[in-house]
Amino acid sequence: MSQTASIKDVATHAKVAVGTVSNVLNYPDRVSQRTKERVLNSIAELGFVRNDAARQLRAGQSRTIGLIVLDVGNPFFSSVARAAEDAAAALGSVVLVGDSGQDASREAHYMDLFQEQRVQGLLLSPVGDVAERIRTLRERGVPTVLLDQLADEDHCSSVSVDDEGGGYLAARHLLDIGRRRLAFVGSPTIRQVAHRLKGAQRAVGEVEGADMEVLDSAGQTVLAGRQVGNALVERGPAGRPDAVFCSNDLLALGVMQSLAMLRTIRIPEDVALIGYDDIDFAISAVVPLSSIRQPTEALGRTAIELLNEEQESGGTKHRAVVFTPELVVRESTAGSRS
Amino acid sequence: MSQTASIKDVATHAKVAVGTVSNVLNYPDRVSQRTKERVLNSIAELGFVRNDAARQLRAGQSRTIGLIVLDVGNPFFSSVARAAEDAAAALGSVVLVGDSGQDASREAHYMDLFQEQRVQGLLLSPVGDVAERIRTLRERGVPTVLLDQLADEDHCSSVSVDDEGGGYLAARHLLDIGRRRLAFVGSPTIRQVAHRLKGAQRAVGEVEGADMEVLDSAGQTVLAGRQVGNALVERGPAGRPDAVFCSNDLLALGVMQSLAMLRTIRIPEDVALIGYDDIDFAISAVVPLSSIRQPTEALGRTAIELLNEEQESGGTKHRAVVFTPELVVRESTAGSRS
DNA sequence: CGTACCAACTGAAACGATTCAAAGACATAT
DNA sequence: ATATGTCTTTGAATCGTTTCAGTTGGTACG
Repeated sequence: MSQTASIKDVATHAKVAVGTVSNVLNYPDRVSQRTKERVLNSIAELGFVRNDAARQLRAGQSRTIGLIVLDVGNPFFSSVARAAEDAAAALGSVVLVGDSGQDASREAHYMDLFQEQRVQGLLLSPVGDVAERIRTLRERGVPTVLLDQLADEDHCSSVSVDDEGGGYLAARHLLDIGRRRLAFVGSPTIRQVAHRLKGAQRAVGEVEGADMEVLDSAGQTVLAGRQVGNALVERGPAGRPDAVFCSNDLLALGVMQSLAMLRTIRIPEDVALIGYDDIDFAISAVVPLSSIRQPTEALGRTAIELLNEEQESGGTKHRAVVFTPELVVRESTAGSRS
Repeated sequence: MSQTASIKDVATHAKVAVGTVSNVLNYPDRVSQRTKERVLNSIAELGFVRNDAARQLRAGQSRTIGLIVLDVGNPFFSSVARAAEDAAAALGSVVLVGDSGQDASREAHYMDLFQEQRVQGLLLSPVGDVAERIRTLRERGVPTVLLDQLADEDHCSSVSVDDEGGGYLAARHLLDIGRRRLAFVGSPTIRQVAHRLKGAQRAVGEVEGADMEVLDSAGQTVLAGRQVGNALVERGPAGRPDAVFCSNDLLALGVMQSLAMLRTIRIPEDVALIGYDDIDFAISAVVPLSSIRQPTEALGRTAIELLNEEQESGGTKHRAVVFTPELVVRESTAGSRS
């Protein structure tokens, strides 16, 4: 029926030139009160809605920012995404969220997609090695900010949290409450996880007689955690660590589920457990979960800020912001045993 | 520097007409092997990337589907969103997710935005009264499928879960384990919540001597739940209900946190607690949470299917799919007291 | 009265893809 | 040699905006 009215239809209806209609929309001050009213009436009458594709084509750039995360189901990322959306909205932009699911090919797919959309910029929590890709993107006018991963400052901007420091904090805490046989659970192929592991190893190295084994998990989800937990249960009391540090809270909750299933293993008495991210659900776990808190809102907000700086500088100036994580102690690591 | 090469640049570089380049991209069979190779080489050499805005402008429609949810932070919605994304990807479309935060104006904002983008279609979990709006959208060629809310079939397609049935299931279960003083927690201004409440009231009406009070929560989050929980704690044992039905799991987890803080209230002995949605975290709660499970993947997948049907029928045929929820019993409502 | 200036408005030219009628090239049949 | 058909390629027209040089009409000033 009416399908969609174009700016030309509005112009005809209001008996003005198309340029005038465009001005009403974009530079209201350039238009006299009388004509403005006439045009606005016609717009309402015809139900005109701007065609963003046409505007974008002419403008050469969209009002869209691409965001690629490792897992939207992870509250850490959804929290960062929300903060980024809010910050972008304040600047009149929209954030498009893509989920790479820690898969390099899906990541590449979204990068292609965003490039086709000529996004204003890209926020990326990378899986694979993207340095080269980011360079070409910048050459083509798409600034990129690395999210949750430190970047070389003269190469690319980034917002991250000190993962090694966080790892150290977590392990140090487990050692402080008297544990000596630690286990680290995570997928060290993910850079953030590798850093957390490194920090934890440093803490372990500082304490005589302490050691830590590394349990590679298949993914970073509750399910993956449950699998690791089951493996631990099967080992029997003698072979089990007395403290477990999981590289994120989902894993930790999964491990906790498995351990708690066997009523004989007590948390924290037999096994202390600490996670990472401090998601909302950590506090309401079977045993409230100790964790490392990351400033998610600040991450999202700052990422947008840096993107803005990149745009304004034409992609020449880069800045790397690093936030400091914070230890949150709850029951899962309460008290000391010794 | 190179900024972005256009199809025209590629044509010049490969010494062919622009139409040929377009054909290589869209109808490879129409082009001879030799020219195809030449063109593909030029594309690679110039680093050409299709401009989606231009394509869309010409095509009149985008390959984008809009999805507006009440809260992306809620695992229920993020799970539905992910399923929808996967289903859309299989059809070569992308899903754009907007978060209304249960705010009618933000909802309207996203609807405007998506309309400007000329999305293929809209999946909407509505806050306000959108019937009129949906009608105009369809007139303009944007089919809409209601998500998580039943629609009048000769008006609009929808995918939903039988909320009243779910509410009945939950309350009936509380009554079955011997509870008589129920409380319902939620914001009945949200339609889904109102239906769950209605179902619960039906169940209560069937049992002699049972009653249920309604506690209005400010929102549907863990935080809102904690507030309600604190209020319950302050009442003292005599004034407290012996069973609480929360309209979603986030609320239930919040209530649980508050109640568990006071070590004197035992779950389920003193207060039985049941949530709704069966999110992943329900099982790992302090006291594993009973809940009503909704088939989130099926919801997301079916929503995309229905959208497709709408498109193919030109928005004339509508279908309303209703799924049946399922009771999941865990410790928070275990055993009987009487 | 002539000149300058200003605000308001006009309308054609981009933007970069897709589409499609038409032309070209070549082989086969008559 | 001509006609017919198939396969490939061409390039202008189109989509709906924004932009910008240029026109119009009116007011102010000397």
